[in-house]
Amino acid sequence: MSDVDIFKVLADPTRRAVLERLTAAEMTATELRSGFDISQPAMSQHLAVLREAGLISERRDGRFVNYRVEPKGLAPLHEWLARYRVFWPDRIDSLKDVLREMDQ
Amino acid sequence: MSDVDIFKVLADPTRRAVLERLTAAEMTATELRSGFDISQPAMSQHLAVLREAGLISERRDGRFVNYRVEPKGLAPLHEWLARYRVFWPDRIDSLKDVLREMDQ
DNA sequence: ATGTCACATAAGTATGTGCTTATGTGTTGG
DNA sequence: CCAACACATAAGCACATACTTATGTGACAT
Repeated sequence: MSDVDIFKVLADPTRRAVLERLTAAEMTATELRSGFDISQPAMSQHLAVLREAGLISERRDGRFVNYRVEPKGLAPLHEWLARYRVFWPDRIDSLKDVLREMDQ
Repeated sequence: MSDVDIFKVLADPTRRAVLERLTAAEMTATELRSGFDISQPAMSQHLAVLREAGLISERRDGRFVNYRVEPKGLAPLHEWLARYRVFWPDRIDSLKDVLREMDQ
């Protein structure tokens, strides 16, 4: 809810990879850590940044915390991009394809 | 053309502001500098980063260099976002509005 | 030709960012 | 209870990044 810079949040490749993994399934921090070669505190810090940006949300389950993607957090990025899509005739068709897909 | 990280390029607010000003009109580095409270080399460095990311292009005119937005450079960002738009039913309508606008 | 202009590049510096180790907090199982 | 566990927070460090001043390069005007 604060004025975090979503571009800076997404500028980190690890955080983008975390988001991508979370699209597949809800996960705990420990589960996320596997395959990342990163310490537990580092992951915890990344998750905090993503949460403060509204990109993920957490659901406590005992001593576990399950994280999931919060796609609405990407709205600012979407709105920013929309301003430039006006100058972007080449890609309208592929955009339409996306919408057609979603309509089904 | 190299593998620059477009998120890191756009993570800088000054560079995003430069892009925004360039959507209004083609401009020289000096023209861009007005209103930015930034040194000439700083602006030059930002423009170099934007150019290397394919987000702007330049057209030499004597000792002036006119810069313009290269919206195609935003394609990687668009493609990245598209992956998450699937999880994003709320905003389809506004997206359709954008397309309807562009069709006219 | 030469000084000025528009811009690029070099080099140094300050601050930001992401990592680490160490420790804190709350939860669970034996 | 208390030891192990899952995660958060603190503090310090290494490196990246954005800035500065200084200087270089090429074009124009006189």
